[in-house]
Amino acid sequence: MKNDDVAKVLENIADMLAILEKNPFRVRAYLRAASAIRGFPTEVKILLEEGKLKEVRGIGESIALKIQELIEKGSMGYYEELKEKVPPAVLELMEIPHVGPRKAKVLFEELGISTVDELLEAIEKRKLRTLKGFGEKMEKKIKEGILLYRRGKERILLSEALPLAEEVIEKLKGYDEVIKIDKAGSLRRMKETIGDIDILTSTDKPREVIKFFTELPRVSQVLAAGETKGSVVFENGLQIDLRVVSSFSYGAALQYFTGSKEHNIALREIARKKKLKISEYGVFDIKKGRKICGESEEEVYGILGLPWIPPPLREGKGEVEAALKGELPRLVGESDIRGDLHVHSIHSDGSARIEEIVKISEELGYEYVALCDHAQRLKVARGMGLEEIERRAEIIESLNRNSSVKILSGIELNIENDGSLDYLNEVLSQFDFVIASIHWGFDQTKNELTQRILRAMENPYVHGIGHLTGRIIGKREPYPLNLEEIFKRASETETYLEINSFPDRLDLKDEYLKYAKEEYGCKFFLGTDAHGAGQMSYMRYGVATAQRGWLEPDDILNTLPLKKLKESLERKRTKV
DNA sequence: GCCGTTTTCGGCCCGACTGTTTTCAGTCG
Repeated sequence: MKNDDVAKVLENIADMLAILEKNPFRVRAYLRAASAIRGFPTEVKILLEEGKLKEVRGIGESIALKIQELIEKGSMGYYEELKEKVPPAVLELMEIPHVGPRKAKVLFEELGISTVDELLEAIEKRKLRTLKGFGEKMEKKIKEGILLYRRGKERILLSEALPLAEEVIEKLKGYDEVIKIDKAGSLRRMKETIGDIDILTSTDKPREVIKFFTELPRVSQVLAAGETKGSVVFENGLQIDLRVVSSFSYGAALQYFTGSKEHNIALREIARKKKLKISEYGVFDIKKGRKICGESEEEVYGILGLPWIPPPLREGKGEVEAALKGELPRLVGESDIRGDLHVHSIHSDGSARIEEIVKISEELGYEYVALCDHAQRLKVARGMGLEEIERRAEIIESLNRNSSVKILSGIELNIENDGSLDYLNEVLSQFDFVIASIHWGFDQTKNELTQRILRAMENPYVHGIGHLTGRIIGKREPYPLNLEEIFKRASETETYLEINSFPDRLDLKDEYLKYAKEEYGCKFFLGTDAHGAGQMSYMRYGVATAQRGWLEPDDILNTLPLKKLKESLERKRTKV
C-alpha cells in the first residue's frame, strides 16, 4: 500500500465524518493527516518500521494506530464501520463541484441518490429543486458540475499516471527478457492529463514479457494478454497497456506510439516527399519496398532530415517546421532550475517547517528557495499578519547564516476584488519576492477580473502573478480574462507570470506559455505551490509544462543564479 | 483528532460568495 492509497483512505474517512456531521475539527484532522502523507517522501511502511510515523506533523496517536492497522492487516476496522453508515458511492457525489457533505447527505437521505447517474436522473426529473436548500439555479449548477467532473474523469492527471508508469517500467527493467522499455503516448509527451498509460518494450520473447507484466503485484484485472499487447487494470483503477515489438522496429514504434497524431501526420508528409513511408515497423523505401531503418527514433527523424524532436513538443504545433529550419528551442530542463519560488511553510497553511523546506531544497540541488506564505487577508490559509511576518523573518535570517541554500523571504498576496493588496508598499518592500494571486471573486466579469490583475501588476513591489487563470483541472474552469492585455502589460512592467507546478493547476498552461512568449516576450517563474515538503517534487510537472510551452532557460526567472535573480527582481522596483 | 515560546486541556480557520433565504446554510479556498 502506497502513501497515496493511505491518504485516500484518510480522505474518505474525513468525507464520511463530514457527512455524518461529526466534529469538523476531527474531519480536518483526517484531511491534514491525508495531506501530510500524500507526497511524503518516505513510505508509510518504512516510517512505521522505524517508529517515526507519529513524528509526521498532523499524525497523532490515534491516526497512527489506524494507519498501522491498515498497513498490517490490509484493512481498518474504523473505516469499515463508517462504510456501513455511509455508502462509499455517496463520496463520489462530493467530487462534483457545488456538492459538499451536506448536500450529499440530503441527496442520499431524501432521494436515495448514491451515484452520479442517479443524481443526473433526479436533475432531469427536476426533483432537486424540491429539496430544502436547493433551487432551480442550484440544480443547473450541479448539472454543469457533473459535466465538468465527467470530463475531468475521462482523463487522469499526469501526476497520477507518471509515478505508476515509472514503477511498472522499473519492475520490467528488472526482468531479463526485456531489452528496451520506455513510456509512450501522451504520458511521454507529458500532457497535463492522460487517457491511457502506454508503455513500449522490445524483446525476443513477447509472450514471456507479457506474462510477467500481467502477473505484476497490484494488478487486479487482466484485460488482454496476446503476442503484441498486454493490458491490465491496477488496484487503483488505472489501466496500463504494454506494447511489445522487436528491437529492429523499436525506434519506429516508439515514435509512432508517442504521437501525437498530428505530429505523426506531419512526419509522414515529409516522408512522402522523399519517397519514403513511415509506420510503426520502420521507415521504408516506397519504390524498393525495403526497410531502411527503425531501430532508434534518432534514425527515423534523421532519415527525414530532422533532428530528434523532444516528445513534449510533438503536438503538431509547428515543431516539424521549426526542426526543418534548425530552429527548435533549447528546452529548459529540471537541472536548469535553481530554486522553487513558491513554497508555503507552517507560517501560513503549509505543513513543513522552514528547516524541512531547506533540507529538501538541498536534496534537489537548489541554490535558493522562496517562502511565499499567504498574506493576512486570506484568513482561511492562516495568512500572515505583521507579527508573523516579523517572526518568520527572524527565523529566515538565522537559518540563512548557516545554510548553503538561501531562503528568500516571499509572500503570496491576495488580489482583492478591486485589485488592491494585503499590505502597504512599505511592508511589501521588506520581501525579496512578491507574488499576487486571485483567491476569490471568480464570478466577476472578464473586464473586472482583467482590471484587477492589471492593477496588481502596476504595483512596483509585485514581482509575479500566481496561478493566473485560476483553473483546477477537472474541477474548475479558468475564469475569463483578457489575456492579451495582461500578457502585454506583464511584459511592459516586467512582471513574471507563474508556471504553477501543482499537478491539478499547471497554470499558466502550456499553450498560453508559448503564446505569451512569442507574441509579447513575457517572462515566467516556476513554483510548486507546495504546502508540504513532499510536494516540492512537483517541479517536474511545471518544467514539463514549460517544455510543452517551448520555453528555454532564459525565459524563466529561476534558472538564474541568486545574484542575477536578485538583480532582476530589483529592476521593477527601480523602474516603475 | 492534533497539538503546545501562553496551554496536556481547550483551542483549532474564517471570509467571500452564492443561492436560498428574510437572517442563513453550504461550498470553496
